Amino acid sequence: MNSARLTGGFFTRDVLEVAPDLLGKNIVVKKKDAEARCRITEVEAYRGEDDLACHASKGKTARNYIMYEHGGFIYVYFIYGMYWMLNVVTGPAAEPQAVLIRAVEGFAGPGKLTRELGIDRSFYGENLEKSARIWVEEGPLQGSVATGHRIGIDYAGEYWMTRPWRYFIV
DNA sequence: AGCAAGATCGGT
DNA sequence: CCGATCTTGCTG
Repeated sequence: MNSARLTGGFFTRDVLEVAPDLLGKNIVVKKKDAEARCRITEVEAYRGEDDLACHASKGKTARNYIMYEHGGFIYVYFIYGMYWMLNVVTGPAAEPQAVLIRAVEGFAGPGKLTRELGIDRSFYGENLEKSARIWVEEGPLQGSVATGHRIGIDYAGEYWMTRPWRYFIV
């Protein structure tokens, strides 16, 4: 039925491979009777406990434990008192990595796209390979991939702040 | 129990 | 540039 749905093998690779590969793919969210299907246009990679910008930099907590699972799960968290951030867990188990979805076609901004798609806490831990309400579908990459530094993580220090781990379509 | 900070956004 | 708004994790 959903032959184009991406499966586990896509997500269990290193986050620095998965993040750019997600560009052009479609995030699908089922709402009531309709399906919202949006092309991913901008993402950021967060990679392991060494990465001071990654939520796992201080070890496993009640908030981030899903990042320690193998790739393919959804990690959502609430920030600034009003926005939900949508992330895709990547890599093998016990290596905390995730891709933040920063923009999709039509909705630029990680807080705005979750509001539009209706993503909230209830999506925490959803399995993209099996979930009936959220998954990722194959899609062509139109344009080329550009990189840049990650946004809003100045607290992580010069080195991590300047990793070119934001990827977007131009 | 209290507090400071935050992977944002929209209005000055 | 600044405030909104509240969960989380750390400190005591």
